[in-house]
Amino acid sequence: MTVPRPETIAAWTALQTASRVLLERVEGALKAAGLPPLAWYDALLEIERAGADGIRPFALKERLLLPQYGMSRLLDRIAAAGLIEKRNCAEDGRGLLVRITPAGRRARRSMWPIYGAELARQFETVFSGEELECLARLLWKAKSGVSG
Amino acid sequence: MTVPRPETIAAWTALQTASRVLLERVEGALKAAGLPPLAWYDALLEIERAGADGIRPFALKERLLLPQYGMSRLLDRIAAAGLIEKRNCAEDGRGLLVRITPAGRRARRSMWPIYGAELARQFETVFSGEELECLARLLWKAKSGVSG
DNA sequence: ATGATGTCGATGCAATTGCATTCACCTTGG
DNA sequence: CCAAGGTGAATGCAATTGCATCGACATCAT
Repeated sequence: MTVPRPETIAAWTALQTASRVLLERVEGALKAAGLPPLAWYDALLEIERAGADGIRPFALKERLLLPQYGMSRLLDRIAAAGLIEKRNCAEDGRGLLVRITPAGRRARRSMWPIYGAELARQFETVFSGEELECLARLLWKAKSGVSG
Repeated sequence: MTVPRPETIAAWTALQTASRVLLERVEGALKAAGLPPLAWYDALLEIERAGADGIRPFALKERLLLPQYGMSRLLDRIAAAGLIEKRNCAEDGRGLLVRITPAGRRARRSMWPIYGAELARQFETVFSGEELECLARLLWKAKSGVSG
């Protein structure tokens, strides 16, 4: 069992710090605009992409990296706000199909200008296109990493 | 404000995903070993570094990027476990000084082999030293970014 | 068919987090 | 000194998260 090198610690610390700081800025921008949290955006986007057929919660939870109960409750809240609807699944009696509603579409669209602008602000005033690609490539590798 | 370029979205997505996946692996390793969560390690490390004088919660919260109430409660829990002790601050009647206890030192030390090994595993089997440095440099810049 | 096993989703309960407020004390300007 | 305003820390209460479990249905092997 070896101990990490200093560069590893630096990369890990920078990763956690940057991720949290930027996330906070993005969430802050949404909240300041009176909009729902980021998780709602991600969920709405995936659900919207799934189209009229809807999507199953178990599929959604894998894309959004949420635990099963987390997904279940997130969908509860979004549905309670009228942004999605849950329907019984014909092919599998255990399951649901989740679809976006018109209000859900509007909500997602109203979030994007704020969200997107904040992303552009955080990344594009700081990095060149090459740097962005390099960053994305390295981070992707980190995620896929050992087990990938 | 404009909408972000595709590279920006890729970098942002990769950042959030990588950060969460790796964090989960590290927390998982600690939990699997029956050890306290990562936040305890970070806090214990800073408190231990502060030495016999102790450190003030308001200073700690800035290093660990926690909100004031989050820090207050984290310290409550760590103190309840006997790993730190809180003392009144002589120079400022409002404040505390937090010091590590022998048990706290032992706890931190017992976490490091697991934590460090997991870091080494996640980063050093995937990246070269140069990649690690590049990653750290870019991430640091991202954090400092717009406002820094 | 049927019983064993596996998967999907919900939920009770405990722990944690977020928000707003409070209390105590410090600092500063008269 | 005193009032006004600022800062350090705690906390009541609501919302969210984590954990374990459950109920319903599907699947698979016999």
